Amino acid sequence: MPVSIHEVAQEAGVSVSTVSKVLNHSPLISEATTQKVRNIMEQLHYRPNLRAQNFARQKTHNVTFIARAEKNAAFNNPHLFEIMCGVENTLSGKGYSLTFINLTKEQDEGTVIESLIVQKNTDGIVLHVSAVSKKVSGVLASNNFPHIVIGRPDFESELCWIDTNNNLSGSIAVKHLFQVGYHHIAYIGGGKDDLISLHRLQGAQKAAEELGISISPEDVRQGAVTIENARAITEQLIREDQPEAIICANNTVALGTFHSIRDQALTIPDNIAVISFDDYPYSRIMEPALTVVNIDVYDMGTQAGIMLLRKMKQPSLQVQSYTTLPVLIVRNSTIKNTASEPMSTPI
Amino acid sequence: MPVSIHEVAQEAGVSVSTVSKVLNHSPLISEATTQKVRNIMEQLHYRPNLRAQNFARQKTHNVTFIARAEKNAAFNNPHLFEIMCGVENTLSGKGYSLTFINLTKEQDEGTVIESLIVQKNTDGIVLHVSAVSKKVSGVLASNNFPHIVIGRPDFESELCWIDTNNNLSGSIAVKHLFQVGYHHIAYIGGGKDDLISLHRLQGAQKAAEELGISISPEDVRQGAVTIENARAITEQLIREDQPEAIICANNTVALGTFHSIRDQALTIPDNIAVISFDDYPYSRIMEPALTVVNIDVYDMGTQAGIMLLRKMKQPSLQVQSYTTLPVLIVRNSTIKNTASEPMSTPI
DNA sequence: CTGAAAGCGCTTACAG
DNA sequence: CTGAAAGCGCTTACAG
Repeated sequence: MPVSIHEVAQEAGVSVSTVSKVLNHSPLISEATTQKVRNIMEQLHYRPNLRAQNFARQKTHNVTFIARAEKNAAFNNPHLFEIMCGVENTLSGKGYSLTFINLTKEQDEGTVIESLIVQKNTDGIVLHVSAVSKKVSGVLASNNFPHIVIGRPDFESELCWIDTNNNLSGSIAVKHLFQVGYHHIAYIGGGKDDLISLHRLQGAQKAAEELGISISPEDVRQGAVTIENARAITEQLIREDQPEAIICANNTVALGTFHSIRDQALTIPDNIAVISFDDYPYSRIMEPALTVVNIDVYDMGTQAGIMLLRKMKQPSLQVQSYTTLPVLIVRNSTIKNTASEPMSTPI
Repeated sequence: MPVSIHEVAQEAGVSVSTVSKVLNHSPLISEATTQKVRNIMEQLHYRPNLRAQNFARQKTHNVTFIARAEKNAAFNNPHLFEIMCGVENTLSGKGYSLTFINLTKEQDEGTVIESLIVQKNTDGIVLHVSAVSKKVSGVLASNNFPHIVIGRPDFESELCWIDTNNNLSGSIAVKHLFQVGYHHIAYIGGGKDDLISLHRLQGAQKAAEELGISISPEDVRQGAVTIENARAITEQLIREDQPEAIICANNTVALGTFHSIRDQALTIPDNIAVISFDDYPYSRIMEPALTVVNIDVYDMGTQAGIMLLRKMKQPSLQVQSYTTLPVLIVRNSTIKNTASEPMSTPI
């Protein structure tokens, strides 16, 4: 039913290869025939079959985005999808389509990725760190296959990855608090194995030392994994040694901290300032609105896409780096009487 | 480099077509040759090239998910991605891959979709209602192309769509309030052109009438589009005619209503109960936790996938229906002294 | 500047 | 039960 290159050739009185060449803007074809063929194409509403083109050219013009996300991931981990949108944006701009694979519990990431590669189903892979394993790393390496991992894998490898610089975020938080006058700073972190929290803490400590206001060990409290947890930990912290400001490892912690401060009839930021990381829709509707050090994850996705395109051109390239810079969003939880509109300051 | 069907045939001493037949589990091939060929495949680590298979079979085994989502969509409209995960889950279970396209401002949905179809790039389309237009409807119809729209288009058409039943959700909200003893009920809705809010209101009104506690016109206030808006509208409502319970059209409205009730030193639910729609992560951390009528949007995606698979088999099928049922999640904003764990009751 | 031919890696009537 | 041949809709050396 659909018109193919053959009909066009026949109708135009030229060969199939000639039609193909005008399709590909070959400069070898004369202006006259080019025009003739184009007219026929128009007339016949011819549109090249993309799959056939790709097949003949031996590439897919497709990139696969792989993650392992549970049900409700869109609500609990919106970052993942914001990143994906960024990736999609840069890839579709370059003529690539993006396939989304969400691994199920039964699926082994290594097996899935190997199939993808060996069945020639995709030109490149964007891999969320939730879907990385040593086997994956091995498969990717032995096939020398273009890929980029979002997030830093927790083991040494030749994988290419990009991640946000949580260290830097921590230091930005401290610098902001210092600037607005808080010197006695505490840190409430996530679980012991929460690397993100740990890196933020390290950055915060380093910055504090440089500013001469080092964060004392008893002002670092870890293990806050739920709101209630964080509430209890904050309560204890305040009772034992009330700080001027608290850095919360993430929004969950911040919610618990807010509760606890309110429990004790203290006010934010008058008695204690609070700052956290990552901007969620509810960060700005908390009372007071929460100051955060945010990452533009969409931009991170964009960059991942760019890296991957580069790697597909030149597979030898290796990238392991922190890319997207954190941005401070100042709100009322660290500053009194600010306008309620968030004020964004690039660092 | 990668081994193809030819090498296998040669090595096994059979023809390419025979290899193809064992690949496709043809019952015509003798057990002996089948085994022989399988062994060689194993030995050579042969894996069929999926793109070539699909190309020869004249199908793509691919479905495209199209939406028009702005930056920060993952944060502001997580439903979209939760639905997509549902779609991905059912499709990948049936051997289909899912391509994600997020339209940019410059792209016309009609043009993009037409290209997709006419370039034979996909077997079916899942279309978020944000990417629907009359042109799209026309393109889909004239190509008789398998598709399913997520959300009800705002114009009559032959499009296949599924949507949540907001009417039913509204009625569930009222029935719950009635059951737990609230008879004087008010409704605070979104903007005048917010169809979702309108349908919820209609369902609520109908149920109220059936229960003999009809919602009076002065207890219906519309136009709450921001938190501050909703706060002001609630304040006016309470001042003029304090209800026992308020149904909020959505979570934004609910936040404003919470603020306003607190502003006036009233307590939820003791003075006024509040119920809303859709469960967000923060719904349960509000104080008190918010009772909502929720839709399992993941399940909705699952169903969309099933519908589409059916349509790809039988393109004449037409579906326009409400599928996924609302579920009431009772929390403390309508019930005093409940355990803090949400209690889910299927309707 | 143009075309015939081989090729991309499979499938599928058809003949035997 | 097996194989030769044509086909899916293009591209791409190669020859002229």
